[in-house]
Amino acid sequence: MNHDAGDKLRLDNFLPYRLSVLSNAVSRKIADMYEREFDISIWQWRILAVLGESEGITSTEVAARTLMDKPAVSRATASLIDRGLVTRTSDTADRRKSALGLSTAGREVYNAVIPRALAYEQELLAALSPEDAEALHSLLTRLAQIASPERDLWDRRED
Amino acid sequence: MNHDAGDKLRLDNFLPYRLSVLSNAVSRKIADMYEREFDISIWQWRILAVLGESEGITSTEVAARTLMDKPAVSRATASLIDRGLVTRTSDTADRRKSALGLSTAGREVYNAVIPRALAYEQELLAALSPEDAEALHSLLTRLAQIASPERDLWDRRED
DNA sequence: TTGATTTAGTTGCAAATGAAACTATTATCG
DNA sequence: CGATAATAGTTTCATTTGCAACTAAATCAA
Repeated sequence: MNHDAGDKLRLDNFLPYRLSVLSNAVSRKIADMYEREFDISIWQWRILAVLGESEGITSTEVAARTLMDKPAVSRATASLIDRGLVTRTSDTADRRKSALGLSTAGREVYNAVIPRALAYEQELLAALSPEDAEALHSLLTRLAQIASPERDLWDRRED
Repeated sequence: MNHDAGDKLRLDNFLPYRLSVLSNAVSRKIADMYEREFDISIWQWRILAVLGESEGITSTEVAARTLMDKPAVSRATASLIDRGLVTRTSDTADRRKSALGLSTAGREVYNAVIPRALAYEQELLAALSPEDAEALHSLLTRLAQIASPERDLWDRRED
């Protein structure tokens, strides 16, 4: 039981608060690392991450997969293109669209970030047994389904 | 195992990403509820929550307990005082400090918000067995200790 | 006691965010 | 076809945020 009686609430035990605080602490730390070591923001990193998995997707696809909104993708992509990490190839069939991809430099950054990102994740998970890590995974998935049932936040079926 | 090989990373399975997405979804939903039903922000709510538990604490204490920074507390408190939900009594011994507390109206809002907040938390936890909820609690605590060891985010010892 | 340091809290400001408006292009339907 | 609606993506703008600088008061140390 997280709370005592029916009508008491201790902020420290309140799930939305705990999630917010933990997520902020983690985000802050990892953002500092990305910034310091690679000079990219979390949003830029998310875009590199999905482009690393799937070359040639559109900005709208990126937004869907990173759960960023369109303006955020537009801005982060623009600066990645400026820095020569991402390429944009406009679609000849539908000229509203364009395919995004990693440049050679972008692929290099991607390859360099991955192990650091995984290492940080491992640092967090090191506190947990493999069974606990698996349990956490499952718990977060179930919570996400409740918090955002319409949107199916992750564990996307095959694309 | 969350990831496949040593050097692959699927954003959907990446813990910092998952925490961020889940926390944002939860925060968004609960912020909408606070706003719609009580016309308060999450930060105002946090302040009411700690003042409801401990009357007469200072702004610095509030900041420590809500993990908000001082300017955020200052601003949110100012608007709560404007609305007559919070009282400020300046300390006669040390005139830099002042004691914050809930006004009668503030206590009423506090009493009204509590059950709604708990109901939303229950909505989330309803997906989980009591053992799972307990496990989640423990997992989040352990992660917080890793993510922010210096700061001891919650489960504060007795005050 | 008085000058330097620390602490409480507020204000200012620059950057980040998010919603809505906008442009350009394609699709739909009479 | 030609007008209307829908879609991709960008830009604008108001709000929020977080940090640094600031004011006021108290403490410390000579």
